[in-house]
Amino acid sequence: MPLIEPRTLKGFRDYLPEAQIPREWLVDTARRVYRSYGFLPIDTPALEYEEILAGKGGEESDKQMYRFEDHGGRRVALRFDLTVPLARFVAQHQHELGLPFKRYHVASVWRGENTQRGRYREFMQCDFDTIGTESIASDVEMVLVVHDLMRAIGIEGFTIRVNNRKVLVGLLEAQGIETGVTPILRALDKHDKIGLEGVRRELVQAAGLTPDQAQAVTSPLLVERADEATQRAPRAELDRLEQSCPLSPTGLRGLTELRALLGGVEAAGVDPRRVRLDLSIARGLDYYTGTILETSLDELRGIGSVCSGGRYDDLANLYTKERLPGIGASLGLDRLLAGLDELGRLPRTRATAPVFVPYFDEARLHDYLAFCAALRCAGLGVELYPEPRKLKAQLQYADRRGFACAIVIGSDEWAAGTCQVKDLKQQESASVARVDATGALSRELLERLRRLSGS
RNA sequence: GUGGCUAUAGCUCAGUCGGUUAGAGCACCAGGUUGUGGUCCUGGGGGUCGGGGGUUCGAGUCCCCUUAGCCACCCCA
Repeated sequence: MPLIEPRTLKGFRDYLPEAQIPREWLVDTARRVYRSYGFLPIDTPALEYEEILAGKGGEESDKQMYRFEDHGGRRVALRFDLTVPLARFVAQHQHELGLPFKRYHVASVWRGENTQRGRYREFMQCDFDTIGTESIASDVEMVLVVHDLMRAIGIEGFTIRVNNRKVLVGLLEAQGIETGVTPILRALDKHDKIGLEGVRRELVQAAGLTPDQAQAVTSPLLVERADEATQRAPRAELDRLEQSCPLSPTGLRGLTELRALLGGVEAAGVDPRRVRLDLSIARGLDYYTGTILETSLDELRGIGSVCSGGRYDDLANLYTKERLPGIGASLGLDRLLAGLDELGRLPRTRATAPVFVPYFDEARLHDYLAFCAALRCAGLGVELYPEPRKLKAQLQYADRRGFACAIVIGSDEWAAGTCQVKDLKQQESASVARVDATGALSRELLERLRRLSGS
């Protein structure tokens, strides 16, 4: 019989323990931070009616969306982000949820685009959003969550860049530009990559602006970057922007919102140097209307944004007549993992339990099982080797898996009521009492194990 | 979706001008006397040389197609 070649689809990946352990750690961390702000967990189906998803994230999303016909002849599609399904979800369950509604959602999404380092066709997003309020407090909170999240992951060198779509729109309106906004925003978004001249060139060539318009639209990029050392930096930039760039009333409203946002973030105690105003970030998704945010790792600017989001006035207007404003951001889990890996910041361990117990004395299986169960009752993670192989091989296994310690109990130890606790990292070994006078695990043993396993 | 580079053992790679039964290191398994782990020694399993077609007496090696990976563009997390 011919064997079937084991393989995975382009852009889809298996996760071996070495990769999945840090992945789960990252997800756990994100969840903990989201919950600390009161966000509630939800889940939605991977597959939706095509009409729910199509046309919601702009043309590009449509092209990348996995779409097909199911067995019942229905047009269906795999979700390409978590925000559009959220809009449907809120429109459908609004009255059960109550507003404002804060949710987080950790799940896979699918995009049929070309693969690259840190970019796949199936990847995980960790979103949080607040629906049903336009208060600037929610905008501030979004920045705070991202800030706390990055620190919880153990990253200190990161920059959250904020902007406001209204400012961009206001700039364009002041130049009499009302349509064809998207290509203009895209060009601005490339400022980091292609520089000021590159942006102007693209504005003229790709977006069809006159050179004068291109000059005016990019003028905010010329506003002198505030000195990083002065704490009031971004707000001074806003003042200069207001004085030097022509803005429509919408643009002025955007400036007011940005001031309120930065003021709130500062009041919450965030180091102002971590939050920078950047008038060039635009975000590709069409639905953003106010605050927008991107987060980059200072040591790895090249991988782009690892966490981004913004405010949308009314994402759910396609599904309900109620007006449902929202704001939220998304952590790009796989991209961030690729970045952390490159920085060597991922834990290397392959073990999930710290304590290893060799199955040494073949006749004592029940005693090993009872001993391990008692350790687990005491709150310790324990793996018992499943076969009574040579001790050498079992210890080698424990060593390679990265266990913190091993507890060797052979016939001598069983008879004496002791055990040998081995510190696998330091290559040290000590014989300690296994049980006390009452037959319970000895305090000495538990204390030693807790110290070795770092819990 | 467009363009460039690549594909040999589980992993990283050698393999000369096209020439005999395709190699190394690491990893894995088994030993180096009965109960002790990152070193060392010995042995073992594992490859239709990504897949298909072509040129040739002969293809891992040359040509075409295809699939996958990497890089850039596009876009984005």
